[in-house]
Amino acid sequence: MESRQRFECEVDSAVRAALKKIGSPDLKFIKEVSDMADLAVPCFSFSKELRSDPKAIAERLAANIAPSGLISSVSALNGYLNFMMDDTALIGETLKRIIAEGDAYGSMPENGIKINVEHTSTNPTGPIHVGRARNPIIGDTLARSLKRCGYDVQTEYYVNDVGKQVVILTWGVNNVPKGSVTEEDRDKTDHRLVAYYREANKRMEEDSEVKEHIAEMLRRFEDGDEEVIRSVRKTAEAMLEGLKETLADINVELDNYTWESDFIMDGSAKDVVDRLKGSKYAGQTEDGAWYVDLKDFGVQGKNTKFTFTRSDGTTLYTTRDLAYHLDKFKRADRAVDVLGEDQKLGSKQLCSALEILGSKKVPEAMFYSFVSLPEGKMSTRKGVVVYLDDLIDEAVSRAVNEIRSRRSDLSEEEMLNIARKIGIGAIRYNIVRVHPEKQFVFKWDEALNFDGNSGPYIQYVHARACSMLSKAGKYDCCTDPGMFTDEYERALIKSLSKFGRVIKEAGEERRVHVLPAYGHEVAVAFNQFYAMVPVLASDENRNSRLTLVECTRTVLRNVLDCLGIDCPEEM
RNA sequence: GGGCCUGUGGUGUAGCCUGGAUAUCACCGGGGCCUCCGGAGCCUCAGACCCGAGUUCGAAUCUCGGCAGGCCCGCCA
Repeated sequence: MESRQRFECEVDSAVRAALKKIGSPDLKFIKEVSDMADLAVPCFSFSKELRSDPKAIAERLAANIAPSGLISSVSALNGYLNFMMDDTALIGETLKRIIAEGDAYGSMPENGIKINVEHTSTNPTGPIHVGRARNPIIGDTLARSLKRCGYDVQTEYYVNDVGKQVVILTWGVNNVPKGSVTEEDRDKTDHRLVAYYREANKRMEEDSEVKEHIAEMLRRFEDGDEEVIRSVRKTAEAMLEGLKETLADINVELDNYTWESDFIMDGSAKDVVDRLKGSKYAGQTEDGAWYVDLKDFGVQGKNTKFTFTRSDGTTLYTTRDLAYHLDKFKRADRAVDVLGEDQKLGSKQLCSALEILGSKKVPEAMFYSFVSLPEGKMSTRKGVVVYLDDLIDEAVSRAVNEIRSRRSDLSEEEMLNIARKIGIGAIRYNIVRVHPEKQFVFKWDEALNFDGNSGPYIQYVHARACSMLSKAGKYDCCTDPGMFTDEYERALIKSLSKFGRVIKEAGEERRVHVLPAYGHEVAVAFNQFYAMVPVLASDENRNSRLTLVECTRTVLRNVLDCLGIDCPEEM
């Protein structure tokens, strides 16, 4: 058992013994962590039973507990019984583990559970804009956290290559002459192709012949015309290449790409239709469209009907999504979908329909609110949009300027290489640091913040630690708790000891925003230690302090890795 | 009309699920700190729980009612 847990047990029995001594052995109490003590027991609830003031009770209890074991002190304050922990054991234990486990520190052993994390899945009709950028960043961070929690994680992008939008795009790419649109000034397929998508939309509105042509393509698509389906898929694939480049730039790589059209081609969407038709919740409108009524499943609103075929019998997006999730559960024990908040109802309907289909498993959804601009909602069509690629460029160029102003010794190539890591670090940190369900207004100066609560702040601490260690050269590792007597050393080690709990919260509870906060906490603790405690200049404490620097570097690397942020050794 | 989410210093945010002491962190503003391991740093001061009821010894946290913003209620994807 780790010392923290042992401490809690000791406090538990000490309080019980004290309550017994004052004659009320059956009183229930709670323990809480606070700023004032390592563990505190509020005494207010004892007041009624003991007919006494909580302050007096706390003092009486404190008088009946003597420090022993891991309890280094007991005191009463404001009606609380406060316990301080002797952290000697914690210090030794933490440092030894970090040294022994290295990159794996904070990770749990493999648990054999296969978990599928679906994220991003943006429509392949244009470049990723920052309104959608939360999805890959949250999804990738979650996947990395779950890996450290011991899961066998597969990440997956569901490519929507079915429906009107991609058909319009395909029509544009195949029919709009190359010279007649101005392609965006960026050599990437997504930026090149989006011009044809815009032009196709425009022509469709202005020209009824074009509109009819696109409608015809859509009809053929839905009839299962392989030529059309293949052609659409080809365009979607080309577009996806560009999206993948952007994702790779922010350190996001997905394991699988699953195509929506596959569920039409292989007949599994049809199977879903047949099985739903047989359920007792199924019904048909006058026009012949099929639905299941979900009012018994807690779905609310004026319409509880969940339609799964058109009147002509063809399948809908949601029908294919059902087939897709049934397929997912053949491949994984659990599934997490990272979705925009507009999918909340759809996700609930999906789960209900899966239950009707007899699926024992249902995906766990994680929602995020959209990112908007100060001037309002983003819209590719209106040109009110900031592309993720532009944000990346801006972040990198600002980082280059920062580096140039303080490092004249580096080559242009070295500067650019480091700047990419800093710029991406700033972007990913800034986006993942806020609670996903909170509305997010994109502001350039916040996204490009390199100070204080930022990715580069943590990267800077890491670089500092690297610099110290390389200056130090060889040293003897020392984890003897007796050597760490300074308050800044102890505070830093305490922070390092929390990493395992943070990973668990980020993964198991899907609270990924605790990771940047934790990284920042460790970085602050290090900077304070750094400012107050000499390391290289110290004689008797040199080895122990270098060990602490090394351990901090390891933990920072692990946190940053979990956040998908690179850690350059210099910057 | 109904449902879900959000509201915390000037700004942005944590805490809310699981009620507890002096409400977190950062930016901005005021004042300090490099003969010393990297000043993208450190120290310090100032400043906030949307409104109203209720539950409770105790509410930013739970309940109800308002107000404000976002999202949803398609034979779209």
